[in-house]
Amino acid sequence: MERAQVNFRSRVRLVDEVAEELRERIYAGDYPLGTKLHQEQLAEDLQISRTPLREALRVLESEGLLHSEPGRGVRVVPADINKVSAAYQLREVLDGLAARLAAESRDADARAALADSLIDQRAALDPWVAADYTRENVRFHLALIALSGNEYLAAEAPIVRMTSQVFTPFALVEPQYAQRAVAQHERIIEAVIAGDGPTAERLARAHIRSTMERIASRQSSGQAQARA
Amino acid sequence: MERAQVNFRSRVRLVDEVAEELRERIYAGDYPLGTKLHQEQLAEDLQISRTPLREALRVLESEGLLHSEPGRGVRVVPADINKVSAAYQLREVLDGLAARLAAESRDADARAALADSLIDQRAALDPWVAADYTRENVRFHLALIALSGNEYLAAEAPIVRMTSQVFTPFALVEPQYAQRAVAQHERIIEAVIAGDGPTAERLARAHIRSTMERIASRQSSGQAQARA
DNA sequence: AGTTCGGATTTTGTATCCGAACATACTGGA
DNA sequence: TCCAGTATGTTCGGATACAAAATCCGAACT
Repeated sequence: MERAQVNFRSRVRLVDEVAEELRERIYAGDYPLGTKLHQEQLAEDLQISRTPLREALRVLESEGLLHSEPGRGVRVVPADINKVSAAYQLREVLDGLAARLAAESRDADARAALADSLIDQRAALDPWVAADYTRENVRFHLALIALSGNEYLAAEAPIVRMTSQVFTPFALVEPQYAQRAVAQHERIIEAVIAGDGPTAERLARAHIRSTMERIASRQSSGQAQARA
Repeated sequence: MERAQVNFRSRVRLVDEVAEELRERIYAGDYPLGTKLHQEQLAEDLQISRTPLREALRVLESEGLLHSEPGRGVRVVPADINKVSAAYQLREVLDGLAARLAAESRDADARAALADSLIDQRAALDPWVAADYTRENVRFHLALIALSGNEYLAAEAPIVRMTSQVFTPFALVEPQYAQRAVAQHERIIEAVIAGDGPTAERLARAHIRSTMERIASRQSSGQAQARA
C-alpha cells in the first residue's frame, strides 16, 4: 500500500535530475565563476546524451546561474561586484517578505522548529568552519522561505543560494561577522515565533542590508589592497 | 557600418525566439489557463522541430508560466485564487524595490520620461478600453523595473506580466478601479521624479496591496454570487 | 448496462545525426 | 618577423530517429 505511494506519479525526467546535479555542482563551487561548460564532455561525464543536458542548461540559464553566448556555448555566470550588489538588493526585499509571511504562518509548530536551526548555526561558529556556516546560513534562509508557504517566493531560492554560495568569493565570511549574523538570525526567529510579521520583515531586511554593506566595504578595501 | 553592427555577435537561437513567441501568446491569452500544449502540433505550427521547442518549454516552465507533468506533457499554469494572491504578495515587494531604485536612479531624464506614460494610461481610461489599460499598466510597471537598473529585478518581469496579463480572469479590471490605479501611478511617478526612494517604495507597495485587496474581495463576492 | 482488460495509437522523452559557425593552426607574403 | 588570409578541426544548434510510457478505444465479461 505505502509501496505504491512511492511510485505514484513520479516518473523522473533526466532534465530535472541533470539540472539539479549541475545546480549543486555550481553551488558547491565545482565550476568556478566564468568556467566554460563543454556540452559533449559534460554529457559524457553525466552519462547522458546532449539532448536532456541542453534542456537543463537552458533552465539554469533562465535561473541566472549560467550565461550563454549563442554559438559559442555557455559558461557559469561571471560575477562582479555590481551583480553581487544587485542580487543583494533583491534579496533584501525577498528575505523581508519571507520573514513576514513566515511570522504570519498558521503552523506555530513549524515556526518554533526554526529555533533548532540556531543550534546548528552556533555549532559552526564554535570551532569555526566556514563551509559549515555557509551551509547552515543557506539552510536558515531557505527554511524561512519554505515556512512562508508562498510558491513564487520559493521559486526565488536560486537567488538566495547564488548570493550565499556562488558569490562566495565576494562574501568571504569571517567568524566575527558570522557571529553577528547568527545573532541577527536569532532576533528574526524570535519575531517569527512571536508572530510579529512587521518586525520580522524589518529585521530580515536590516540583516541583509548589513551583509550588503559589509561586502561593499570589504570590496573597496580589497580593491585598495590589490592596488597597493 | 551600422549594418554590420546589427549582426555583431548576435546569432539568434531558435530557443529564444520560440520562448518569446510562446510567452507573448500566453500573455495575449491565446492559450487559456490550463490549456495543454501539444509538442508536435506546436512545432508544426511554429515550423520548427521539437528540439528547440522543448528547450523553450523548459524555460517557460522555470519561469512559472507552464506546468509540466513528466510523461504526460505540459500545460499553461492553472491559476487559482491562492496562486494569484501568492504572486501579488511577491509583487508587492518587487514593485516596492523597483520604485525605490528607480527613484534613486541617476538618470533624471529617464525618470522624467515616466510622466509620458501617464498620457497613454489616461488615454485608455477616457474611452474605456480594458485591453489598452492592461497594456499600459504593464508597460508602466515594466518601465519602473527597467529604470531600476537591477538585472535580477528585471528577471522578475515574467511575474509582473503573469499577474497582470495571465491572471486577467481574476483581475477583471473595471474603469473606476483603473482610474484609482492611474492616480496611484501618478503619485508613485511624482516620488520617483523627486528622487524620494522611501516614499516611492511605500506608495508602490500600497498600490499593489490595494490591487490585491480588490481582487480578494471581488473573488469572495464572486464566490457568493456563484453560490447564490 | 457498466466496468475492466488488452491491444493499437499517440505522445513524450532520449539518443543519434548533420550542417554551419566558430576557433585555431598553418602558410604565404610584405 | 609579423600580419593577413586560408584551411582544418572542433563545438554548437537544430533535425531526425528510436524507445518507452501514457492515452484511447473496443471487446469481453460481470
